[in-house]
Amino acid sequence: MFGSAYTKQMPKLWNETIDAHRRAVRDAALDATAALVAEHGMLSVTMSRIAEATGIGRATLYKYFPDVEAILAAWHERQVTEHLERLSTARERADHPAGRLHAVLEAYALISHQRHGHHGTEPAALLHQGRHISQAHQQLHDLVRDLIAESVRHGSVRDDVAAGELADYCLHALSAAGALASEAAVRRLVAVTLAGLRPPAEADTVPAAADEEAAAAEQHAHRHRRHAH
Amino acid sequence: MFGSAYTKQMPKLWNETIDAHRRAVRDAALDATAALVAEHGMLSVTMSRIAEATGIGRATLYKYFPDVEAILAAWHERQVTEHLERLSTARERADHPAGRLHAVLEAYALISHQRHGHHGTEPAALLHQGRHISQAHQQLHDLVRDLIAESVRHGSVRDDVAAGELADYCLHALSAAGALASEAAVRRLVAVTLAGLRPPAEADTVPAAADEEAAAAEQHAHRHRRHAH
DNA sequence: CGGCGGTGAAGACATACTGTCTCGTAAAAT
DNA sequence: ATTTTACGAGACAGTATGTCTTCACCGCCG
Repeated sequence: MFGSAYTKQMPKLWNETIDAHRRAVRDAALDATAALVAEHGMLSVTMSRIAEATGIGRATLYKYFPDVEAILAAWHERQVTEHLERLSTARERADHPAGRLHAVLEAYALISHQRHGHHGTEPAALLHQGRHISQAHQQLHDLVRDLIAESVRHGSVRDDVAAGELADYCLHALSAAGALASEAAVRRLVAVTLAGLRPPAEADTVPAAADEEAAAAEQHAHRHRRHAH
Repeated sequence: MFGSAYTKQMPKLWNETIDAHRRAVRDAALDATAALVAEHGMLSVTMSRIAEATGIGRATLYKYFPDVEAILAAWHERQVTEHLERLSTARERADHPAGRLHAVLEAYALISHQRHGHHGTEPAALLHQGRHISQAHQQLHDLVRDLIAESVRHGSVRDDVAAGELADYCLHALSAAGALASEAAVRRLVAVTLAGLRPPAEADTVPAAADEEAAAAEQHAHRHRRHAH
């Protein structure tokens, strides 16, 4: 029956398949959480408020997420995944390695920049002990790392530092875009960051990291540890 | 009297001045908070636990801090202030501008690196809406900015980007040291970051930021907006 | 020398959040 | 049409929160 008491609270509740419904509720909860974080900060976000803002019962929310931390983590994961898609499309727009790298880094910087308007929300810090790197963030790191490795083979990026370390450097440096005022400033930041990647003059080359050390520095890399040199 | 019931719970309670006592309790609470954050993460840190870990009554803790957020903010402030002192001393160890800049940046990177072992705790994100920049962090930014401006005048750092923006770039980029494995990797990161600061080849120069725009980009700078160019 | 204000610490209380359990109800299967 | 399955909401004990009131200790002054 369509006019039941439930369809009023949650539009098109059972119309689609159950799994789709669960997904919809989950996303709604994540949206509500984002709004609450934006409004009152992270520490005051509570299961009760999220359930209320989502329009579902509090106990129901516990069927989707075990606690607030899980919700924040899921929200963060969704954010990063969206970013990842935007970066992947940005990568396709250029064809030569340097252009791809530039496009991806600029896209990332612009994302960080416009996230600033939404208030500085970097929940990476409060995930329990900052343990496991959020999976999507790992993919993001790998994306940049591979792009850098490509440019290294092409010769447009220094080869005296492991690509994984350079990816960390890029992502952190570009996160500074969140504090910047204008888009032009963001582009300057990208230029500066890219300047750090360029092959240095012979005198400035880093003491050529020993191979085992460079391998160890690839902290997250569980796979291919092929790095030229 | 000295043998009173209180002197057992809180050694040298009234021996020194009251203000010193308050300061001691405050610091003890901050230490306890740091330990709890390290142990159970940030979200599970509560006024009750802090009070218990500090060894004082819960209501007493409310006389020192209004809520958990204030405690975390105070703790973060104390941390950054300590770092600031270490950077200030590091600055004195070199005499020419480039050496000072290198020393300070490396010191900052090493601090970020060893903080990693203590677990990634970057509470800047959860301060209410991420509003006012923690004062000490502002001083840290100014320290680096002035050092960069000095090197710009000396010619060893690019002058096509405002010093304030470069300082943001440096601090964010070096925060990547927290994810690095070895000290050697940290030194490589410093080298890469410094490479981004060096005057670029003419072709790579950024489109020469318009003056008003560069001034606006100095988001926090309330004072001297003199920048050569 | 002994009572007197000042200050800090701790117990008490009403309220809100948490986590779990049980029950009602709608959709789907037989 | 009845049974099965799963979702949603209210209920309940335990805990955190924020405030108020009370108690103990210090220095002061009569």
